[in-house]
Amino acid sequence: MKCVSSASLRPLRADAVRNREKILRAAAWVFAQRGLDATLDEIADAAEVGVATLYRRFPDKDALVAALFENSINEFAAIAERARDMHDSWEGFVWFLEEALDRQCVNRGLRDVVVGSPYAQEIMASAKARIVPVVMDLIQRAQRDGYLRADLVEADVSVLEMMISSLGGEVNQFAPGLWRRYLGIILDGLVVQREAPSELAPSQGGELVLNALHASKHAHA
Amino acid sequence: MKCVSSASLRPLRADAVRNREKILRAAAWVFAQRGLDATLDEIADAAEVGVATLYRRFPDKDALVAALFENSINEFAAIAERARDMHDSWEGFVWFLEEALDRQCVNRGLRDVVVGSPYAQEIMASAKARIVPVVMDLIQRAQRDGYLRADLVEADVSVLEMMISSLGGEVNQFAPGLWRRYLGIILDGLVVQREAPSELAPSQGGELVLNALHASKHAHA
DNA sequence: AGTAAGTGGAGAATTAACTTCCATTTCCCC
DNA sequence: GGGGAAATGGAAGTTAATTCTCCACTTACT
Repeated sequence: MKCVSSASLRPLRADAVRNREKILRAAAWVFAQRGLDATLDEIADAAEVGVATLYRRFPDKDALVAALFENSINEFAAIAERARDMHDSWEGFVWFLEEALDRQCVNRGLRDVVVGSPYAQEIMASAKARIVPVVMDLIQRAQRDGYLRADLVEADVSVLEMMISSLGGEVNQFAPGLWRRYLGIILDGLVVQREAPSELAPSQGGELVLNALHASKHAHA
Repeated sequence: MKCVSSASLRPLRADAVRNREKILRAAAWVFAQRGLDATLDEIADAAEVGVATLYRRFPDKDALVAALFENSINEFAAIAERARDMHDSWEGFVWFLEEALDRQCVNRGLRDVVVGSPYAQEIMASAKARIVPVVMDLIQRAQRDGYLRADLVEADVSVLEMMISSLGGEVNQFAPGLWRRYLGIILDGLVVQREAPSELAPSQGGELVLNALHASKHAHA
C-alpha cells in the first residue's frame, strides 16, 4: 500500500495526459457551439479519441462539465467583484452585465451552466452563493446613487440575464452582438430617469432571428 | 363514382365526430400545458381515445396543430388591428403587447406556434404576412406621436415578444404574471423620455424562476 | 522485453417518438 | 333488429438518439 491520496493513486501515463487535454479542448469547443446538450460521442469524435477514453477519464457528463466550466464560473465572480469596486456604480452595474452576457452569448455551454442545466447543478450552487451577494451590492450601490430604479431586486438580474442570453448561441452567429441592442433597451428601462433614448447597437440580422431559431431545430420534412 | 368533393366524401359517423371533438379538446389542453413537443400518444390518452383514432383524423402533428391554432392566430391579427384603431397610439401599442403576450404566456403551445415551431410553419407564414404590416403601423403611429423611440423596428417587437414569452408556460405557473414585470421594464426602455420609472408588477416568485426551469427539464439523478 | 496502463469502436441497453395493422366494436340505414 | 361499412384500441414494428460497457489490441514505462 504505497498510495498516498484516495484519488490519482499514480500519475497518468504520458499519452493519457495528452488525450485528456485533447478531450478538454474538444469539449470546450463543442459545448461552446452546441450547448451542454452535445453528446459525449460528439466530443470524443472531435477530440479524435474513442468514447471509452472519454468515459474512463470523466465518469459522466457532470464531471466533464465541472472540469471545464469551474474556471469560467470563478471568472464570473471575479467580474462581479471588479464591477463592485468600480468608481461609478452605474458603470459598474452596466459593465458587469456586458461582460457576463458577452461570455454567455458567445459560449452556449456557459449559458446553459448559468441558466441551470441539470449537468451543472452543484457547480452552480456554490458559485451562486458567492456571486449573489456581490450582485446585490452592485444593485444597492447603483440605487443609492440614484441611477438604478429602486424597485429592482437581485432576482430580476438573473431573469433579465436569462432573457437576453437567449439571443446567444446560434442567434448570435446569425446576428453577432444583437443581444447588445436589447440590453440597451432594457438598461434604458432600468435607469431612474432619462431625457432621451440611448444609442442602440444596430438591428442588422434582427429579422432573421426567428429563422435562426428554426434552423437550430431539426429540419422537419 | 358518386363523391362530390375530394375531401370529406361522406359525413363522419356520429361517434367519429364526438371523438374528433374529444381529441381537439384534449389537444388544446395538453399543448397549452406542455407546448407543441407533447406527443400524440399523450394527447390520445388525454382524449381517452386510441392513438390510431387520432392518426385517422389528423394525418400528422402539423394538421392537428393547424386545426387547433388557426383561430388563435387570426385572433392575433384581430388584436393588432384593433390596437391600431385605438385613439391613443401608445396605449394601442402597449395594449397589443399585453394581449399578445398574455395569450402566449398562458398557452405554451401558442407560444411555440408564434415563435416558429416546425409544426406550424405554413400556418404562421400567412399569418405573419397579415400581422407584420399592422404592427409596423402601430410602431410608426406611436413614433409619430412622440411616444415610442424612433430607432425601434418591426423585428424588434418579434424579438422582444420572444424574450418575454420565455417567461410563459411553466415559469408562468410558478410565478403567474411575472412576465408583466419585465414587459414593464422594457416598455420603460421603449418610451422616448421619462421622468420616473413606472410601477412594475410585483416580483413574487421571481427568485424561483430558474428553479422552475430546472424542474421543467428531466430530474437527472 | 515484459507488464500494467491505456485505447478504440462496435454494440448492448435504454428511452422515446411516430406510425401501422387487424381483430373487434359501434353506428347507420333499410 | 340485422347486415355491412365505418370506426376503434392498443399492441407491435420502425426509426433514432444517447448513454455506457466490453474486450481484443496497442502503447508507454522501467
